[in-house]
Amino acid sequence: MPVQRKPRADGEATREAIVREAVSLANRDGLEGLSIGNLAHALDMSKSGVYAHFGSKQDLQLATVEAAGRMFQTEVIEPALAAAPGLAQVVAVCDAFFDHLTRRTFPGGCFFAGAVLEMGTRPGPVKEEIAAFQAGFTALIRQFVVTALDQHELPADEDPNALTFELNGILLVANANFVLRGDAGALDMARSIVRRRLGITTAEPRVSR
Amino acid sequence: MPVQRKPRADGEATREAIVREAVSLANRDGLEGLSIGNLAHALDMSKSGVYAHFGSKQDLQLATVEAAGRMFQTEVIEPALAAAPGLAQVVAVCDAFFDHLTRRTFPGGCFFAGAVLEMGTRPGPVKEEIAAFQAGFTALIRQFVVTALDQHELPADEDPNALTFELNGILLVANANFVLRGDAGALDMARSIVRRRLGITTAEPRVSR
DNA sequence: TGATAGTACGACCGATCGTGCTATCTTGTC
DNA sequence: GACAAGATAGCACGATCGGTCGTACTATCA
Repeated sequence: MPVQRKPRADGEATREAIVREAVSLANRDGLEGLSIGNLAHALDMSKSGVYAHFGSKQDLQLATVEAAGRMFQTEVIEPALAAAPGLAQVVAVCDAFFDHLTRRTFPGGCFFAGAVLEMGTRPGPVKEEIAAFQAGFTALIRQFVVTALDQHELPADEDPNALTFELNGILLVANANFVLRGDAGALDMARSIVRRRLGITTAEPRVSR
Repeated sequence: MPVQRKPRADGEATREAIVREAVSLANRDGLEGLSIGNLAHALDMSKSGVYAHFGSKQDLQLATVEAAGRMFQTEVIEPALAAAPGLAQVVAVCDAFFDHLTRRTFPGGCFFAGAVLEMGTRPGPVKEEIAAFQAGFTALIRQFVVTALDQHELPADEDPNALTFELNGILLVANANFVLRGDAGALDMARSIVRRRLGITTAEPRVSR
């Protein structure tokens, strides 16, 4: 039984760089369109050098989805968690989503919005990982909504599942419009719709950054 | 000046068959993932036999998008146009969209929802055609909304652009959930949300087919 | 200081990609 | 029925695909 050895520090750094680039490429070309050759070229590495870090293309895809999830976590979820629990947090998570679109961390729009549609018809561990992340994000929004309900910041007869569904839809349509037309106005409209839907009256929607 | 000759009947028939299959394949694999080889194999034809009908892959993609648009027209738009103008038509277009998902004409979910995210970062005539179709569909919904407003079936202060945006979002999130989980319950929820959003009180959402 | 295992490389595999060219049928027109 | 044009197949091309070698180099640990 051979003992496990720690991966080397330089190797981990390269792997990190590879995965970061992979997220960007997969965001533009899709997880299937992501190719080892392109990835290697973008990193000035050899194909086999890249490939050595992952046993298969599927492993690369899994690592890419995982990395995209971590990026989404820091870009969207953590800012939202920093907000005050309740209705403010529901608004915060939507705004954080719109902000991360504006910031163009993912040049092809929300990574998971694209990945869901691409991998929806391709059963396997990659699809499962995407589905799990999507379910987690939906559950998070729902939890924010429930807290807002508990604090009586929303009508008592509001269905948290339905409201979560609607908010998710606003995020998706804002993403689609922004990707297709690069129109930040779609994000402004989405922001104001979120507020109106939640019963928040604002003179003008706050534009962050 | 050579006289124009009618294209042969069998040629047009095969081209039609090719394009129909191309829509199905592109719906699963994306417009970039669509390959001449796969297409030829699915049709029991040679690659060159397929390719002869289109001067390039981009031409094939354009023909595919166009065909998908015609299918969407008959599957969603025409049923909606058959409804009575006004609020009923707004509901009808949403229901027609959900119905065409249930019918699984597009096995990978709404063709254009996927195509928008895939081609959003790929400027060119294919993206333009997709954007044009999407804009047309949005304009159609908006027109239905405006008519409903004219007929005082919606609050007078309702913003047609915002409502169209919201409805589009509900269609998109229903599509995404249905593609990812094959869950028809998402469509039921979407139907009831549409009705509640439009101020329609129903004991139970009608399930067509 | 060696021994070892983690990196990374270049060469190469069979398969498939999009795209031509040519030959051979098939069809429509005179 | 001849003939031109359309339709399809066969074949080949350069490029790229995911993946596998063998082989250096080097960071780490005993």
